[in-house]
Amino acid sequence: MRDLPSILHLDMDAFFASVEQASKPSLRGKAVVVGGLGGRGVVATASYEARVFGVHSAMPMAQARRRCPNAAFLVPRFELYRQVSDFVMGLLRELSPLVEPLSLDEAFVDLEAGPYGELLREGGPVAGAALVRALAEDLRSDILTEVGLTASVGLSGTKFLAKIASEQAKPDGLVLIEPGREREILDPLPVRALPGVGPATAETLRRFGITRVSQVAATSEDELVRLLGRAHGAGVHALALGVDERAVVAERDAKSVSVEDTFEVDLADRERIRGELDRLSERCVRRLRAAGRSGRTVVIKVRRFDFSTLTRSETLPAPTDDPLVIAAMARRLLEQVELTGGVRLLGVGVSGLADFTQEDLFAQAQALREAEEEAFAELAAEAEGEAEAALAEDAGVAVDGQAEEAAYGGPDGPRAFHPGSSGTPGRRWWPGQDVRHAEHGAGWVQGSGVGRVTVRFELPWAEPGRVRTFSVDDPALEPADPPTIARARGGA
DNA sequence: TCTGGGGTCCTAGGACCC
DNA sequence: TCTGGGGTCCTAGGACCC
Repeated sequence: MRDLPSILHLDMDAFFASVEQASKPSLRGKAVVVGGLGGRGVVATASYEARVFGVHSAMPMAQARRRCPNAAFLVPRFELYRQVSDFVMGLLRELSPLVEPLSLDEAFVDLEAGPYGELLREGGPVAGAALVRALAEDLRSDILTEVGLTASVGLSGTKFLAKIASEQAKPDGLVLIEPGREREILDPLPVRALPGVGPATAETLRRFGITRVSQVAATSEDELVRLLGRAHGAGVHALALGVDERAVVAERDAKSVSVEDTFEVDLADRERIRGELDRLSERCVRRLRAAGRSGRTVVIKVRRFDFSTLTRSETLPAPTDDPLVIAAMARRLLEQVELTGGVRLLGVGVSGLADFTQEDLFAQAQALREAEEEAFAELAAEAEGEAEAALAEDAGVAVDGQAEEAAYGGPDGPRAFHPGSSGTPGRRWWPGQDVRHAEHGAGWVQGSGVGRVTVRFELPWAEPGRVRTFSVDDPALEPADPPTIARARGGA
Protein backbone atom coordinates (compact mmCIF):
# COMPACT_ATOMS: atom_id res chain seq x y z
CA MET A 1 0.00 0.00 0.00
CA ARG A 2 1.63 3.23 -1.14
CA ASP A 3 1.28 6.46 0.76
CA LEU A 4 0.79 8.57 -2.37
CA PRO A 5 -2.41 8.65 -4.46
CA SER A 6 -0.31 7.86 -7.52
CA ILE A 7 -2.51 5.29 -9.22
CA LEU A 8 -4.70 7.01 -11.77
CA HIS A 9 -7.88 5.59 -13.23
CA LEU A 10 -9.19 7.26 -16.37
CA ASP A 11 -12.74 6.68 -17.54
CA MET A 12 -14.07 8.46 -20.62
CA ASP A 13 -17.61 9.75 -20.11
CA ALA A 14 -20.30 7.94 -22.16
CA PHE A 15 -17.49 7.13 -24.56
CA PHE A 16 -19.17 5.85 -27.75
CA ALA A 17 -21.97 8.42 -27.56
CA SER A 18 -19.52 11.24 -26.79
CA VAL A 19 -17.35 10.34 -29.77
CA GLU A 20 -20.46 10.48 -31.94
CA GLN A 21 -21.31 13.91 -30.59
CA ALA A 22 -17.76 15.10 -31.08
CA SER A 23 -17.65 13.93 -34.66
CA LYS A 24 -21.22 14.94 -35.55
CA PRO A 25 -21.66 18.59 -34.50
CA SER A 26 -25.43 18.53 -35.03
CA LEU A 27 -25.73 15.97 -32.19
CA ARG A 28 -24.02 18.03 -29.49
CA GLY A 29 -26.31 18.48 -26.52
CA LYS A 30 -28.76 15.94 -27.96
CA ALA A 31 -29.81 12.50 -26.78
CA VAL A 32 -27.67 9.91 -28.56
CA VAL A 33 -27.96 6.14 -28.25
CA VAL A 34 -25.31 3.89 -29.78
CA GLY A 35 -25.92 0.18 -30.19
CA GLY A 36 -27.35 -2.58 -32.34
CA LEU A 37 -30.19 -1.24 -34.46
CA GLY A 38 -31.57 -4.62 -35.43
CA GLY A 39 -34.52 -6.20 -33.72
CA ARG A 40 -32.33 -7.88 -31.13
CA GLY A 41 -29.94 -5.01 -30.53
CA VAL A 42 -29.04 -3.58 -27.15
CA VAL A 43 -27.70 -0.22 -26.06
CA ALA A 44 -23.92 -0.02 -25.98
CA THR A 45 -23.76 3.56 -24.67
CA ALA A 46 -26.30 6.32 -24.09
CA SER A 47 -25.35 9.99 -23.87
CA TYR A 48 -26.13 11.75 -20.60
CA GLU A 49 -29.01 13.53 -22.37
CA ALA A 50 -30.53 10.11 -23.12
CA ARG A 51 -29.82 8.74 -19.64
CA VAL A 52 -32.21 11.34 -18.25
CA PHE A 53 -34.96 9.31 -19.91
CA GLY A 54 -33.82 6.10 -18.24
CA VAL A 55 -31.82 4.73 -21.18
CA HIS A 56 -28.73 2.81 -20.14
CA SER A 57 -26.17 0.27 -21.35
CA ALA A 58 -27.36 -3.28 -22.08
CA MET A 59 -30.99 -2.19 -22.34
CA PRO A 60 -32.83 -3.69 -25.31
CA MET A 61 -32.90 -1.12 -28.08
CA ALA A 62 -36.67 -1.42 -28.48
CA GLN A 63 -37.10 -0.34 -24.88
CA ALA A 64 -34.67 2.55 -25.37
CA ARG A 65 -36.73 3.75 -28.35
CA ARG A 66 -39.86 3.70 -26.24
CA ARG A 67 -38.22 5.66 -23.45
CA CYS A 68 -36.49 8.22 -25.62
CA PRO A 69 -38.08 8.27 -29.07
CA ASN A 70 -36.41 11.52 -30.08
CA ALA A 71 -32.85 10.35 -29.53
CA ALA A 72 -30.47 9.75 -32.43
CA PHE A 73 -30.03 5.97 -32.68
CA LEU A 74 -26.68 5.14 -34.25
CA VAL A 75 -24.66 2.08 -35.20
CA PRO A 76 -21.30 1.85 -33.43
CA ARG A 77 -18.19 2.91 -35.36
CA PHE A 78 -15.54 0.87 -33.60
CA GLU A 79 -12.84 1.93 -36.01
CA LEU A 80 -13.32 5.53 -34.94
CA TYR A 81 -13.54 4.67 -31.24
CA ARG A 82 -10.29 2.74 -31.52
CA GLN A 83 -8.64 5.70 -33.23
CA VAL A 84 -9.70 8.04 -30.43
CA SER A 85 -8.80 5.49 -27.79
CA ASP A 86 -5.30 5.03 -29.20
CA PHE A 87 -4.81 8.78 -29.07
CA VAL A 88 -5.95 9.04 -25.46
CA MET A 89 -3.81 6.05 -24.43
CA GLY A 90 -0.91 7.88 -26.05
CA LEU A 91 -1.51 10.84 -23.75
CA LEU A 92 -1.48 8.47 -20.78
CA ARG A 93 1.85 7.00 -21.85
CA GLU A 94 3.38 10.45 -21.66
CA LEU A 95 2.64 10.28 -17.94
CA SER A 96 4.08 6.81 -17.42
CA PRO A 97 5.05 3.70 -19.35
CA LEU A 98 2.90 1.68 -16.94
CA VAL A 99 -0.48 2.06 -18.62
CA GLU A 100 -3.01 -0.76 -18.31
CA PRO A 101 -5.96 -0.37 -20.67
CA LEU A 102 -9.11 -2.13 -19.45
CA SER A 103 -11.17 -1.37 -22.53
CA LEU A 104 -11.31 1.30 -25.24
CA ASP A 105 -12.38 3.93 -22.73
CA GLU A 106 -10.70 2.97 -19.47
CA ALA A 107 -7.18 2.58 -18.15
CA PHE A 108 -5.01 2.54 -15.06
CA VAL A 109 -1.76 4.51 -14.94
CA ASP A 110 0.99 4.12 -12.32
CA LEU A 111 2.32 7.66 -12.01
CA GLU A 112 5.20 6.63 -9.75
CA ALA A 113 6.64 4.50 -12.54
CA GLY A 114 6.87 7.47 -14.89
CA PRO A 115 8.99 10.57 -15.37
CA TYR A 116 7.27 12.30 -12.44
CA GLY A 117 7.88 9.41 -10.05
CA GLU A 118 10.97 10.79 -8.40
CA LEU A 119 9.47 14.25 -8.02
CA LEU A 120 6.40 12.69 -6.46
CA ARG A 121 8.33 10.79 -3.82
CA GLU A 122 10.71 13.64 -3.02
CA GLY A 123 8.08 16.17 -2.04
CA GLY A 124 6.27 14.14 0.62
CA PRO A 125 2.59 13.28 0.78
CA VAL A 126 1.12 16.79 0.63
CA ALA A 127 3.19 18.08 -2.28
CA GLY A 128 2.91 14.68 -3.94
CA ALA A 129 -0.87 14.75 -3.83
CA ALA A 130 -0.90 18.28 -5.23
CA LEU A 131 1.37 17.29 -8.12
CA VAL A 132 -0.66 14.20 -8.93
CA ARG A 133 -3.81 16.30 -8.99
CA ALA A 134 -2.20 18.85 -11.30
CA LEU A 135 -1.03 16.13 -13.70
CA ALA A 136 -4.53 14.68 -13.81
CA GLU A 137 -6.17 18.05 -14.44
CA ASP A 138 -3.72 18.72 -17.27
CA LEU A 139 -4.57 15.33 -18.71
CA ARG A 140 -8.30 16.01 -18.65
CA SER A 141 -7.76 19.37 -20.24
CA ASP A 142 -5.54 17.90 -22.98
CA ILE A 143 -8.14 15.26 -23.79
CA LEU A 144 -10.82 17.93 -24.05
CA THR A 145 -8.86 20.22 -26.33
CA GLU A 146 -7.40 17.50 -28.52
CA VAL A 147 -10.32 15.13 -29.05
CA GLY A 148 -13.19 17.20 -27.69
CA LEU A 149 -14.20 14.68 -25.03
CA THR A 150 -14.65 14.83 -21.29
CA ALA A 151 -13.03 12.25 -19.06
CA SER A 152 -13.30 11.45 -15.38
CA VAL A 153 -10.25 10.68 -13.33
CA GLY A 154 -9.82 8.92 -10.00
CA LEU A 155 -6.59 9.06 -8.01
CA SER A 156 -5.66 6.91 -5.05
CA GLY A 157 -3.14 4.49 -3.64
CA THR A 158 -4.74 1.33 -5.06
CA LYS A 159 -6.45 0.33 -8.28
CA PHE A 160 -9.71 -0.34 -6.51
CA LEU A 161 -9.85 3.03 -4.78
CA ALA A 162 -8.76 4.88 -7.93
CA LYS A 163 -11.65 3.27 -9.72
CA ILE A 164 -14.09 4.15 -6.96
CA ALA A 165 -12.77 7.70 -7.18
CA SER A 166 -13.32 8.00 -10.93
CA GLU A 167 -16.83 6.64 -10.46
CA GLN A 168 -17.51 9.40 -7.93
CA ALA A 169 -15.96 11.94 -10.29
CA LYS A 170 -18.36 11.21 -13.15
CA PRO A 171 -19.10 12.98 -15.31
CA ASP A 172 -16.27 15.33 -16.23
CA GLY A 173 -14.64 15.41 -12.81
CA LEU A 174 -11.64 14.46 -10.72
CA VAL A 175 -11.65 12.84 -7.29
CA LEU A 176 -8.59 12.08 -5.20
CA ILE A 177 -8.91 9.66 -2.31
CA GLU A 178 -5.98 10.04 0.05
CA PRO A 179 -4.43 6.82 1.32
CA GLY A 180 -5.77 6.25 4.84
CA ARG A 181 -9.30 7.32 4.03
CA GLU A 182 -10.23 4.02 2.33
CA ARG A 183 -12.54 2.71 5.00
CA GLU A 184 -14.61 5.84 5.49
CA ILE A 185 -15.16 6.00 1.70
CA LEU A 186 -15.90 2.32 1.27
CA ASP A 187 -18.00 1.50 4.33
CA PRO A 188 -21.28 3.11 3.26
CA LEU A 189 -21.16 1.80 -0.32
CA PRO A 190 -23.43 -1.03 -1.49
CA VAL A 191 -21.68 -4.39 -1.98
CA ARG A 192 -22.16 -4.00 -5.74
CA ALA A 193 -19.44 -1.34 -5.65
CA LEU A 194 -16.89 -4.12 -5.06
CA PRO A 195 -15.38 -5.38 -8.30
CA GLY A 196 -16.40 -9.00 -8.72
CA VAL A 197 -19.70 -8.54 -6.94
CA GLY A 198 -22.42 -8.81 -9.58
CA PRO A 199 -26.09 -9.69 -9.33
CA ALA A 200 -25.52 -13.30 -8.21
CA THR A 201 -22.96 -12.54 -5.51
CA ALA A 202 -24.98 -9.56 -4.28
CA GLU A 203 -28.00 -11.84 -3.91
CA THR A 204 -25.98 -14.47 -2.03
CA LEU A 205 -24.70 -11.80 0.35
CA ARG A 206 -28.15 -10.26 0.76
CA ARG A 207 -29.56 -13.59 1.90
CA PHE A 208 -27.10 -13.39 4.76
CA GLY A 209 -28.12 -9.85 5.54
CA ILE A 210 -25.06 -8.27 3.96
CA THR A 211 -25.80 -5.28 1.74
CA ARG A 212 -23.06 -2.76 2.59
CA VAL A 213 -19.29 -2.89 2.20
CA SER A 214 -18.95 -2.23 5.94
CA GLN A 215 -20.80 -5.49 6.62
CA VAL A 216 -18.50 -7.41 4.30
CA ALA A 217 -15.52 -5.92 6.13
CA ALA A 218 -17.03 -7.01 9.45
CA THR A 219 -17.49 -10.59 8.24
CA SER A 220 -14.64 -13.04 8.73
CA GLU A 221 -12.71 -14.20 5.71
CA ASP A 222 -13.57 -17.82 6.54
CA GLU A 223 -17.26 -17.01 6.49
CA LEU A 224 -16.97 -15.26 3.12
CA VAL A 225 -14.98 -18.13 1.67
CA ARG A 226 -17.74 -20.50 2.76
CA LEU A 227 -20.35 -18.26 1.12
CA LEU A 228 -18.57 -17.33 -2.10
CA GLY A 229 -15.83 -19.88 -2.65
CA ARG A 230 -12.11 -19.81 -2.11
CA ALA A 231 -10.78 -17.14 -4.43
CA HIS A 232 -13.86 -14.99 -4.61
CA GLY A 233 -14.45 -14.90 -0.84
CA ALA A 234 -10.88 -13.96 -0.05
CA GLY A 235 -10.77 -11.33 -2.78
CA VAL A 236 -14.01 -9.65 -1.78
CA HIS A 237 -12.94 -9.63 1.86
CA ALA A 238 -9.63 -7.92 1.10
CA LEU A 239 -11.23 -5.30 -1.15
CA ALA A 240 -13.88 -4.48 1.44
CA LEU A 241 -11.06 -3.67 3.85
CA GLY A 242 -9.47 -1.46 1.23
CA VAL A 243 -6.62 -3.92 0.76
CA ASP A 244 -5.64 -4.22 -2.90
CA GLU A 245 -2.11 -5.25 -3.82
CA ARG A 246 -2.74 -5.57 -7.55
CA ALA A 247 -0.05 -3.83 -9.57
CA VAL A 248 -0.64 -1.83 -12.73
CA VAL A 249 0.44 -4.13 -15.55
CA ALA A 250 1.08 -2.96 -19.10
CA GLU A 251 0.73 -5.26 -22.12
CA ARG A 252 -1.14 -8.34 -21.19
CA ASP A 253 -1.27 -10.91 -23.97
CA ALA A 254 -4.75 -11.98 -25.02
CA LYS A 255 -5.65 -15.50 -23.89
CA SER A 256 -8.44 -16.15 -26.34
CA VAL A 257 -10.00 -14.85 -29.54
CA SER A 258 -13.67 -15.31 -30.33
CA VAL A 259 -16.43 -14.07 -32.59
CA GLU A 260 -20.17 -14.53 -32.32
CA ASP A 261 -23.35 -13.44 -34.07
CA THR A 262 -26.90 -13.16 -32.86
CA PHE A 263 -29.32 -13.63 -35.75
CA GLU A 264 -32.31 -11.45 -36.46
CA VAL A 265 -34.39 -14.60 -36.72
CA ASP A 266 -33.55 -17.94 -35.13
CA LEU A 267 -31.90 -20.34 -37.57
CA ALA A 268 -33.55 -23.71 -37.97
CA ASP A 269 -31.99 -25.15 -41.11
CA ARG A 270 -28.99 -27.32 -40.29
CA GLU A 271 -27.21 -26.59 -43.52
CA ARG A 272 -27.67 -22.87 -43.03
CA ILE A 273 -26.37 -23.16 -39.47
CA ARG A 274 -23.26 -24.95 -40.73
CA GLY A 275 -22.74 -22.16 -43.28
CA GLU A 276 -22.89 -19.50 -40.59
CA LEU A 277 -20.51 -21.50 -38.43
CA ASP A 278 -18.05 -21.66 -41.34
CA ARG A 279 -18.21 -17.87 -41.75
CA LEU A 280 -17.61 -17.40 -38.03
CA SER A 281 -14.64 -19.77 -38.14
CA GLU A 282 -13.16 -17.72 -40.97
CA ARG A 283 -13.63 -14.45 -39.12
CA CYS A 284 -12.14 -15.94 -35.98
CA VAL A 285 -9.07 -17.20 -37.81
CA ARG A 286 -8.63 -13.85 -39.56
CA ARG A 287 -8.47 -12.16 -36.16
CA LEU A 288 -6.20 -14.86 -34.77
CA ARG A 289 -3.76 -14.46 -37.64
CA ALA A 290 -3.91 -10.68 -37.56
CA ALA A 291 -2.70 -10.96 -33.97
CA GLY A 292 0.10 -13.32 -35.06
CA ARG A 293 -1.15 -16.04 -32.76
CA SER A 294 -2.25 -19.65 -32.93
CA GLY A 295 -4.29 -21.70 -30.50
CA ARG A 296 -4.85 -25.24 -29.27
CA THR A 297 -8.46 -25.22 -28.13
CA VAL A 298 -11.41 -24.55 -30.41
CA VAL A 299 -14.71 -23.72 -28.74
CA ILE A 300 -18.11 -23.21 -30.25
CA LYS A 301 -21.00 -21.48 -28.53
CA VAL A 302 -24.65 -22.05 -29.24
CA ARG A 303 -27.53 -20.04 -27.84
CA ARG A 304 -30.82 -21.70 -28.57
CA PHE A 305 -34.26 -20.24 -29.20
CA ASP A 306 -35.00 -20.30 -25.46
CA PHE A 307 -31.74 -18.45 -24.61
CA SER A 308 -30.20 -21.56 -23.10
CA THR A 309 -26.51 -21.36 -23.93
CA LEU A 310 -23.88 -24.07 -24.17
CA THR A 311 -20.29 -24.47 -25.28
CA ARG A 312 -18.40 -27.41 -26.74
CA SER A 313 -14.64 -27.45 -27.01
CA GLU A 314 -11.79 -29.65 -28.13
CA THR A 315 -8.06 -29.33 -27.63
CA LEU A 316 -5.39 -30.15 -30.20
CA PRO A 317 -1.98 -31.53 -29.26
CA ALA A 318 -0.36 -28.40 -30.73
CA PRO A 319 -1.47 -24.89 -31.66
CA THR A 320 -2.80 -24.09 -35.10
CA ASP A 321 -4.02 -21.12 -37.10
CA ASP A 322 -5.12 -23.26 -40.04
CA PRO A 323 -8.58 -22.16 -41.18
CA LEU A 324 -9.44 -25.64 -42.46
CA VAL A 325 -8.53 -27.33 -39.20
CA ILE A 326 -10.40 -24.82 -37.08
CA ALA A 327 -13.48 -24.85 -39.30
CA ALA A 328 -13.56 -28.65 -39.31
CA MET A 329 -13.23 -28.81 -35.53
CA ALA A 330 -16.03 -26.29 -35.15
CA ARG A 331 -18.25 -28.36 -37.42
CA ARG A 332 -17.48 -31.53 -35.56
CA LEU A 333 -18.33 -29.86 -32.27
CA LEU A 334 -21.62 -28.63 -33.73
CA GLU A 335 -22.61 -32.22 -34.48
CA GLN A 336 -22.73 -32.85 -30.72
CA VAL A 337 -25.36 -30.16 -30.17
CA GLU A 338 -29.12 -30.61 -30.31
CA LEU A 339 -30.42 -27.81 -32.53
CA THR A 340 -34.16 -28.42 -32.69
CA GLY A 341 -36.24 -25.36 -31.87
CA GLY A 342 -33.82 -22.97 -33.52
CA VAL A 343 -30.52 -21.26 -32.93
CA ARG A 344 -30.37 -17.65 -31.78
CA LEU A 345 -26.61 -17.21 -31.60
CA LEU A 346 -23.52 -18.99 -32.84
CA GLY A 347 -19.95 -18.35 -31.80
CA VAL A 348 -16.46 -19.69 -32.56
CA GLY A 349 -13.41 -19.10 -30.41
CA VAL A 350 -9.82 -20.21 -30.01
CA SER A 351 -7.98 -20.33 -26.70
CA GLY A 352 -4.76 -21.76 -25.39
CA LEU A 353 -3.03 -19.14 -27.49
CA ALA A 354 0.66 -19.28 -28.28
CA ASP A 355 3.04 -17.31 -30.38
CA PHE A 356 3.57 -19.72 -33.19
CA THR A 357 7.32 -19.35 -33.27
CA GLN A 358 7.78 -20.50 -29.70
CA GLU A 359 6.26 -23.93 -30.24
CA ASP A 360 7.93 -27.23 -30.90
CA LEU A 361 7.79 -27.24 -34.66
CA PHE A 362 8.16 -30.99 -35.05
CA ALA A 363 5.35 -31.95 -32.67
CA GLN A 364 3.27 -29.23 -34.19
CA ALA A 365 3.69 -30.45 -37.72
CA GLN A 366 2.86 -33.97 -36.65
CA ALA A 367 -0.31 -32.93 -34.86
CA LEU A 368 -1.42 -30.74 -37.67
CA ARG A 369 -1.02 -33.48 -40.25
CA GLU A 370 -3.38 -35.64 -38.25
CA ALA A 371 -5.90 -32.87 -37.68
CA GLU A 372 -5.81 -31.86 -41.31
CA GLU A 373 -6.52 -35.37 -42.48
CA GLU A 374 -9.65 -35.36 -40.38
CA ALA A 375 -10.52 -31.89 -41.57
CA PHE A 376 -10.34 -32.80 -45.21
CA ALA A 377 -12.38 -35.91 -44.67
CA GLU A 378 -15.12 -33.88 -43.04
CA LEU A 379 -15.07 -31.15 -45.63
CA ALA A 380 -15.26 -33.66 -48.45
CA ALA A 381 -18.38 -35.09 -46.88
CA GLU A 382 -19.93 -31.62 -46.89
CA ALA A 383 -18.89 -30.70 -50.41
CA GLU A 384 -22.19 -31.63 -51.97
CA GLY A 385 -24.25 -29.44 -49.65
CA GLU A 386 -21.87 -26.54 -50.17
CA ALA A 387 -22.23 -26.72 -53.92
CA GLU A 388 -26.00 -26.56 -53.61
CA ALA A 389 -25.87 -23.53 -51.35
CA ALA A 390 -23.52 -21.75 -53.73
CA LEU A 391 -25.85 -22.38 -56.63
CA ALA A 392 -28.80 -20.98 -54.72
CA GLU A 393 -26.85 -17.83 -53.95
CA ASP A 394 -25.76 -17.31 -57.53
CA ALA A 395 -29.37 -17.59 -58.57
CA GLY A 396 -30.09 -14.49 -56.50
CA VAL A 397 -31.58 -16.20 -53.50
CA ALA A 398 -30.04 -13.85 -50.97
CA VAL A 399 -28.78 -15.71 -47.96
CA ASP A 400 -29.37 -13.64 -44.84
CA GLY A 401 -26.34 -11.79 -43.63
CA GLN A 402 -24.08 -12.72 -46.48
CA ALA A 403 -25.48 -10.08 -48.81
CA GLU A 404 -24.95 -7.52 -46.05
CA GLU A 405 -21.39 -8.55 -45.52
CA ALA A 406 -20.56 -8.19 -49.17
CA ALA A 407 -21.81 -4.60 -49.16
CA TYR A 408 -20.49 -3.34 -45.82
CA GLY A 409 -18.05 -5.95 -44.73
CA GLY A 410 -15.52 -3.92 -42.79
CA PRO A 411 -14.30 -5.81 -39.75
CA ASP A 412 -16.17 -3.45 -37.47
CA GLY A 413 -18.67 -2.08 -39.90
CA PRO A 414 -22.39 -1.99 -39.39
CA ARG A 415 -22.63 -5.64 -40.32
CA ALA A 416 -20.92 -6.53 -37.09
CA PHE A 417 -23.99 -5.37 -35.23
CA HIS A 418 -26.50 -6.65 -37.74
CA PRO A 419 -25.41 -10.14 -38.49
CA GLY A 420 -28.75 -11.52 -39.41
CA SER A 421 -30.50 -8.60 -41.07
CA SER A 422 -32.28 -9.90 -44.08
CA GLY A 423 -30.71 -9.26 -47.43
CA THR A 424 -32.65 -6.55 -49.23
CA PRO A 425 -32.35 -5.75 -52.87
CA GLY A 426 -30.45 -2.51 -53.35
CA ARG A 427 -28.40 -0.89 -50.65
CA ARG A 428 -29.10 -0.64 -46.98
CA TRP A 429 -27.90 2.40 -45.05
CA TRP A 430 -27.52 2.41 -41.30
CA PRO A 431 -28.09 5.50 -39.19
CA GLY A 432 -24.74 6.91 -38.14
CA GLN A 433 -22.82 5.31 -40.99
CA ASP A 434 -20.12 7.37 -42.72
CA VAL A 435 -20.70 8.15 -46.38
CA ARG A 436 -19.21 10.28 -49.12
CA HIS A 437 -21.17 11.99 -51.87
CA ALA A 438 -19.41 12.80 -55.11
CA GLU A 439 -20.69 16.37 -55.06
CA HIS A 440 -21.36 17.18 -51.39
CA GLY A 441 -18.43 15.41 -49.75
CA ALA A 442 -18.30 13.65 -46.39
CA GLY A 443 -21.41 13.06 -44.34
CA TRP A 444 -23.31 10.54 -42.29
CA VAL A 445 -26.60 8.75 -42.69
CA GLN A 446 -29.34 10.25 -40.58
CA GLY A 447 -32.01 7.83 -41.63
CA SER A 448 -33.45 5.92 -44.52
CA GLY A 449 -36.72 4.43 -45.65
CA VAL A 450 -39.09 4.12 -48.62
CA GLY A 451 -36.24 4.20 -51.08
CA ARG A 452 -34.69 7.41 -49.71
CA VAL A 453 -31.68 8.06 -47.56
CA THR A 454 -31.10 11.26 -45.59
CA VAL A 455 -27.52 12.41 -45.16
CA ARG A 456 -26.11 15.20 -43.02
CA PHE A 457 -22.96 16.76 -44.39
CA GLU A 458 -20.76 17.93 -41.55
CA LEU A 459 -17.30 17.36 -40.09
CA PRO A 460 -15.80 17.19 -36.61
CA TRP A 461 -14.85 20.55 -35.09
CA ALA A 462 -17.15 22.37 -37.55
CA GLU A 463 -20.63 23.87 -37.35
CA PRO A 464 -23.67 21.63 -37.75
CA GLY A 465 -24.09 20.88 -41.43
CA ARG A 466 -26.92 20.65 -43.97
CA VAL A 467 -29.21 17.71 -44.58
CA ARG A 468 -29.94 16.33 -48.05
CA THR A 469 -31.99 13.41 -49.25
CA PHE A 470 -31.10 10.97 -52.00
CA SER A 471 -32.37 7.80 -53.56
CA VAL A 472 -30.93 4.78 -51.72
CA ASP A 473 -29.46 3.72 -55.06
CA ASP A 474 -27.88 7.09 -55.87
CA PRO A 475 -24.57 6.12 -57.52
CA ALA A 476 -22.92 9.33 -56.24
CA LEU A 477 -23.30 8.09 -52.67
CA GLU A 478 -20.95 5.51 -51.19
CA PRO A 479 -19.87 4.19 -47.79
CA ALA A 480 -16.78 5.95 -46.43
CA ASP A 481 -14.19 5.78 -43.69
CA PRO A 482 -14.81 7.70 -40.49
CA PRO A 483 -13.30 11.18 -40.17
CA THR A 484 -10.30 11.99 -38.00
CA ILE A 485 -11.13 13.54 -34.65
CA ALA A 486 -7.77 14.03 -32.97
CA ARG A 487 -6.19 17.41 -33.59
CA ALA A 488 -2.48 17.63 -34.33
CA ARG A 489 -0.52 17.67 -31.08
CA GLY A 490 0.14 21.20 -29.92
CA GLY A 491 -2.03 22.59 -32.68
CA ALA A 492 -5.10 24.85 -32.63
C1' DT B 1 -39.58 -7.12 -31.25
C1' DC B 2 -36.55 -9.11 -24.24
C1' DT B 3 -32.06 -10.02 -23.29
C1' DG B 4 -24.94 -7.78 -27.92
C1' DG B 5 -20.12 -8.89 -28.31
C1' DG B 6 -15.56 -9.68 -26.62
C1' DG B 7 -13.18 -10.84 -23.01
C1' DT B 8 -11.26 -12.78 -17.97
C1' DC B 9 -11.24 -15.74 -14.04
C1' DC B 10 -12.96 -19.50 -11.16
C1' DT B 11 -14.97 -24.05 -9.99
C1' DA B 12 -15.87 -28.83 -10.31
C1' DG B 13 -15.58 -33.42 -11.97
C1' DG B 14 -13.25 -36.97 -14.50
C1' DA B 15 -9.09 -38.79 -16.74
C1' DC B 16 -4.65 -39.91 -16.13
C1' DC B 17 -0.17 -40.30 -13.97
C1' DC B 18 2.96 -41.12 -10.19
C1' DT C 1 -3.83 -56.81 -1.23
C1' DC C 2 -11.26 -53.48 -1.44
C1' DT C 3 -7.97 -49.20 -2.06
C1' DG C 4 -4.77 -43.28 -1.10
C1' DG C 5 -3.55 -38.96 -2.27
C1' DG C 6 -1.65 -35.30 -5.00
C1' DG C 7 -0.86 -32.89 -9.38
C1' DT C 8 -2.15 -31.60 -13.99
C1' DC C 9 -4.94 -31.43 -18.01
C1' DC C 10 -9.36 -31.15 -20.22
C1' DT C 11 -14.23 -29.90 -20.52
C1' DA C 12 -18.43 -27.32 -19.27
C1' DG C 13 -20.59 -23.85 -17.11
C1' DG C 14 -21.17 -19.61 -14.64
C1' DA C 15 -20.16 -14.99 -12.81
C1' DC C 16 -18.45 -10.82 -13.96
C1' DC C 17 -16.60 -6.66 -16.54
C1' DC C 18 -16.86 -2.99 -20.13
